[in-house]
Amino acid sequence: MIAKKAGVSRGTIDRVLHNRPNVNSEKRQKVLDILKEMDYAPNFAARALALKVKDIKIAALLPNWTGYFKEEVLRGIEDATQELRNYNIDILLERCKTEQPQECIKKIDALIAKGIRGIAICAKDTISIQKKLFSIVQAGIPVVTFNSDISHSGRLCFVGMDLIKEGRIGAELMSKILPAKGRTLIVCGNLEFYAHKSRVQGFCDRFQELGRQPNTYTVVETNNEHETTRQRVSEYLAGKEDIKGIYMANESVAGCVEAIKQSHIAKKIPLVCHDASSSHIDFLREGIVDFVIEQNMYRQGLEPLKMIADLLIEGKRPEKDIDYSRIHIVCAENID
Amino acid sequence: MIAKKAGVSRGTIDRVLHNRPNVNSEKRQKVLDILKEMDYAPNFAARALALKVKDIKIAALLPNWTGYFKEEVLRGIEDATQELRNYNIDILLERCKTEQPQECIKKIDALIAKGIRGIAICAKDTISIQKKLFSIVQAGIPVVTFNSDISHSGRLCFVGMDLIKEGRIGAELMSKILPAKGRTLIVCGNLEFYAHKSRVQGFCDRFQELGRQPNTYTVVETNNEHETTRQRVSEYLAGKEDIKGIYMANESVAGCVEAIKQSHIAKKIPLVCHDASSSHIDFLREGIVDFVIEQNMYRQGLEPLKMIADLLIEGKRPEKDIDYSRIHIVCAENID
DNA sequence: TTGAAAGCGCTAACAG
DNA sequence: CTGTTAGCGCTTTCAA
Repeated sequence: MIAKKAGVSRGTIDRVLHNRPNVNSEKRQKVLDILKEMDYAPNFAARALALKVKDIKIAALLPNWTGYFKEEVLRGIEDATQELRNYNIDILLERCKTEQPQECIKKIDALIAKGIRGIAICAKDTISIQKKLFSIVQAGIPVVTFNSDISHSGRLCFVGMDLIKEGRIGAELMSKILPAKGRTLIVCGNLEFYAHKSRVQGFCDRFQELGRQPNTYTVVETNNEHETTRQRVSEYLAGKEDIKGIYMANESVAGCVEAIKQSHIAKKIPLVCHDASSSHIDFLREGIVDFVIEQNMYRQGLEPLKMIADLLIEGKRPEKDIDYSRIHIVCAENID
Repeated sequence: MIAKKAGVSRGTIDRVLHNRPNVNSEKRQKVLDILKEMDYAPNFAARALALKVKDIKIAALLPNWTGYFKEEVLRGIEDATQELRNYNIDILLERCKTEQPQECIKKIDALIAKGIRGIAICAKDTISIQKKLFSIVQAGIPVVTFNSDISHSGRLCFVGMDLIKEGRIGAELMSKILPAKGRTLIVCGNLEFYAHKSRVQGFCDRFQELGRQPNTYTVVETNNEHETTRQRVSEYLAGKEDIKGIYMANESVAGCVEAIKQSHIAKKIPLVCHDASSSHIDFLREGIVDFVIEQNMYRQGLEPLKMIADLLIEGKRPEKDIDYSRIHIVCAENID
């Protein structure tokens, strides 16, 4: 704080730095000049230390996920918890057991009752949940959604992936590894799922840009069920449509792989899927899946909590109200 | 520091935390127990603040790079500089103008004379440079190499990429987009270059694992020269070998692209290359390059300096003596 | 072998 | 509107 030698006190410097009111505008300008001159840079460690607050609680509310999604998001939340401990911020983690909006709303109410000052949430985009979130935002509690957005909720930010882009990448990869003439099977869980619909749409968009006619691919819905997927894919592989490649927009990759193995087709079938779960990675190693398009679930656990903390501690809002993370392409040789 | 309530003073706690001597072993155990019980976690901000040192200088020494490599590494160094300012650490940046080891050695001497306490360096792996580095390491100045390692230098760590793996990824991608029967051209600058040799080796290894016979590919050296590359590639494309795909292990991708455009071949030629420079990215967008395998040059500027700082400030050595970064695959749809 | 105290740069609360 | 002051948690130094 040598800058203070410039005539004014430490406190005034601080007010200028933070654009706070109650500073004579001449002095403000003078301080700004001097700061620039000695190109002042704040010490983040010192700031963090001084900003320590008293026992703030932030909530993280998850759907009834299992497996890969759950693990990765929890890892992110855990790291956020560790990092925010330094600020005396506690993370309250809650997970829904069902898919019912009512359960979710109850959990939100319970968290509010515990005095949380912000919430990171992934839940269904239903009207009841929208309204609940909107009301707590009105009450001054910031909300950040992740993985799938919730409309009309007044949330501060959405942290997730660009589903359309994910689908486009799928088409780009598929088109490269597919013969010029060949039929592609596009498997999704349910086109009423926003996520699956978007991926399929992105896929088809890019596929057509790349010169693949709409009559060269077929979309099939399998409800995210292993057995349904196995059956439908088997039918297509045995059928007359001569499937040359399969794009899996959903999670039932294992069902699809089973169908392929049972079909005893001599030629390897190009197969592109999403999400780097350990079973998908195994399929890569095995050589049956060509590419996995990876969304960073870890980040989706970490960032929302950090955003809320930033807002609470420093009043800093995220730059954009949608935060897409970089999408990675994984093949058998760049697993890690 | 509530832990101190446990009978002993703050100082003793600190000695225990850092495994320092001069602590009664009963007390040490007691403190350890209490720490565990209240699962103590250190506050990094506070530690950083207290550890501020007085005007340490660290050097970063670069080869005579231009363009993409230079820019990205400089960006990393710049960020390290900002981050380390908080610790009163200054980064002295030097760049060689020639490729002569003598120039490099002179620069090292000059930096030593300026009182640097560590050095991050990318230079040729010559005996003269090895010896020079070894002598300064002996003198207690830590050395971290990046991008290309320097053997027998006694360096603390090497930060770079796994060249063999990069080549293997190239083969994996190429094999997927190549027809079953087809000849591949492998272009490198010079097989005496460690980097190019390793990539080519990794490529060939994986290519053979994937069932591509050695007589289905041809390796050609073009000295990293645009015009030589253009000519040689043109010859091969016009020749009788019927080239179906090209793997560029070196930087002369523009020369190769020119040759392809001039060849007026109707069918798109599968093309895989390295390093996400802006011109390579343009080729992706244009659709002439299929995949770019990206090494994170930014990280190679950032990490070495942070490692040296960690050692100097906290005595913390890197966990491994080689630090490979994750390798990304870039196609036209996941540029960013 | 231990305890006590100063200070790292910054913020917030209070006093003028 | 401005200056002063008391810490934030930790390390280090000096004294006991």
